[in-house]
Amino acid sequence: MSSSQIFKRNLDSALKSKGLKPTKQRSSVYKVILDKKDHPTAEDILLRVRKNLPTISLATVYNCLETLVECGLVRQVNFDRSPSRFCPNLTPHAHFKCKESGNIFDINIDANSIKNLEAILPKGFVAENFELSFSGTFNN
Amino acid sequence: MSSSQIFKRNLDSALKSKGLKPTKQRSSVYKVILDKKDHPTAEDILLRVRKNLPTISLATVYNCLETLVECGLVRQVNFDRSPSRFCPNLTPHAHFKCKESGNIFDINIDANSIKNLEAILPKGFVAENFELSFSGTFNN
DNA sequence: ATTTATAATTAGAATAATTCCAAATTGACT
DNA sequence: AGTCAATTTGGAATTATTCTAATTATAAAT
Repeated sequence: MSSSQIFKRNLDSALKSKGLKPTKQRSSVYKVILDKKDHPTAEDILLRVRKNLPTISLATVYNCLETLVECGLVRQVNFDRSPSRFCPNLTPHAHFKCKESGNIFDINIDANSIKNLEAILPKGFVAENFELSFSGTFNN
Repeated sequence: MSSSQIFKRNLDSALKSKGLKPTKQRSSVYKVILDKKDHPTAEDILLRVRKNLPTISLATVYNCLETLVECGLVRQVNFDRSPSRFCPNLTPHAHFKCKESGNIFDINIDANSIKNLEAILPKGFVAENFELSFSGTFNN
């Protein structure tokens, strides 16, 4: 089975389990996010998807992204108030934004560090999610 | 010397060191942020400042906030893409947003945990800032 | 104290990202 | 094939924020 079939199965079963329908828009949006793991904005995604689906609208891209996030297939990443970016890396990780290049990097967090992180919460706080983002410079 | 004199001195000297002028708008905005440490939005701050300065404009609140952030007197806190919030707590700390109440809490991070945090960055990454935010529920 | 120069404030317009809306289309199930 | 609900669509609306150009305030120099 080709890798494109595998991703489509994952998507379709995730959608089905939430009572949502598979559409070509949803699979195209998902595909471009998987194809180039570079944290694109909705606008970036629109341009890439339009290569295959020239009439897709921006509203649909937003709708599809919302669905994919709800299904847990992609993560939404926010840096300050700049446009949201989307990321297919589902493992817990941090982000680093380079002030010089504007690039965003995934930073792996080992299991122990995740424990440490959650341990800073005082009694009574139950976290469902966390976001850790650095900004600075990356060289080489 | 009263505490309001102390805060005004801090503000004025921070402004002066950047070649900026002390104004009643800047000191009112700073004062309301110090008075109630609850992470208000620009809009919240506008309403509070208008009690003393009824004609201040929203644009000025934004200008003042930008200045205060530049001077390192307040921190800007972003949760996803909701309106920015402002915080007088300058010590490194994380934030926790309760999904039920909407409240935002400061979470202290001890020196050791900060070290651990920064240690997750691979070689070549030099962080100037980090933001760590949790969301979940807080009870009691 | 006035003048001067520069910085800050103001109201309202503009922008940017995102969401909403109502009509048209599509997909799933009989 | 026909029905019903979900999805897509283009455009309008919304929200937070920034910009603009005119007015006002502050600091420094006379």
